[in-house]
Amino acid sequence: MTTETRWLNAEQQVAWRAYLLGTARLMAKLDDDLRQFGIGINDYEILVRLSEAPDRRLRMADLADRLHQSRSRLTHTVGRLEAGELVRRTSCTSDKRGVWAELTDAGFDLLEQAAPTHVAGVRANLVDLATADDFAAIGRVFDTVSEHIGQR
Amino acid sequence: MTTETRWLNAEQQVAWRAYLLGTARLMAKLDDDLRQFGIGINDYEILVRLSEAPDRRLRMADLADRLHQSRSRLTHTVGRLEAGELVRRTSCTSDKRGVWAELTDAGFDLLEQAAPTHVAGVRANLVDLATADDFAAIGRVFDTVSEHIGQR
DNA sequence: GTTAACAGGTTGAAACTTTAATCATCCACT
DNA sequence: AGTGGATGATTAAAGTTTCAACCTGTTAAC
Repeated sequence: MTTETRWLNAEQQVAWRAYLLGTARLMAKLDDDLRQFGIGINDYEILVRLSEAPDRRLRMADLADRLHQSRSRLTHTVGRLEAGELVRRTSCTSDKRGVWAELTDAGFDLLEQAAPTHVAGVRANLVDLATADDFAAIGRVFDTVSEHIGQR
Repeated sequence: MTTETRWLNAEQQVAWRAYLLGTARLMAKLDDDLRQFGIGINDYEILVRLSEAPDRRLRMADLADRLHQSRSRLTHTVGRLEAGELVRRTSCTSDKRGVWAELTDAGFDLLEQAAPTHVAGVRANLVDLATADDFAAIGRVFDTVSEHIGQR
């Protein structure tokens, strides 16, 4: 017995494509806004996570998980950020395999400079374009999505 | 006079991050589902657009615009798809600068094979996880986003 | 009819990401 | 204590995307 495919109906199809295209454009725009600070949205997210962590540092694996990135990718990216003096790596004393990625003062300063621009972009191109209810719906849905798909 | 930054409030912050993480996980999952067919979600979207077009072909620039990709990226990707015999390039007769990207029969067959899996993934990991209203909200918002950001 | 500006597309190199292999340490069990 | 299997992180190589330069053909002005 074969299972019949449940295709998307017209409205779902349209919504799905709007999401794909809108997301692509939004990310490109936010990336663009950050270019003046010499970083991309991916770098930005890394700096933010570090800035919020105790002692402004996080274990590499932990950081990778929070960003849903491969460890390898994070190693490369942090390598670049380290070359730019925005992040520093120190070896973890309690687990000798481990490495801390720590935000430098320069990294923190850059983040403070970039944050207003970035937030303004998120507002102007997403948050302020949606009603509060619609934006809440987005949060709800993608929270469920994350939850459902789970860790890699 | 300096403008005060309007930060995101707690709920907005949470929703924004849910969207970022959920989108990352969703795309990774869909990509993964397609790997068994030897293509990624980006290739899939290209094949779909071609399959829907008259004569199953589109001009390169047109296709690039619909996917919000750079022409260069599309050239490279179509080159790979062409090497895999899924797409064929023919020069456009009416505008000698132009090139048609055309879906081959093999490309169409692959698409028919992959589509049920892909659609099932979109449903299972997004559409069916949301209420109809919430999913409609996503369509609405990202449609506005696209509109607002406009062409590159 | 030349010429200048522009549009479609490609190219190659540089930048970035992925994949698979590797190394070191840690943990649990005997 | 010693071994085997995980875990944390990096590396090299391969694959993909971006960026800037380029070539060809079109359009429109003179």
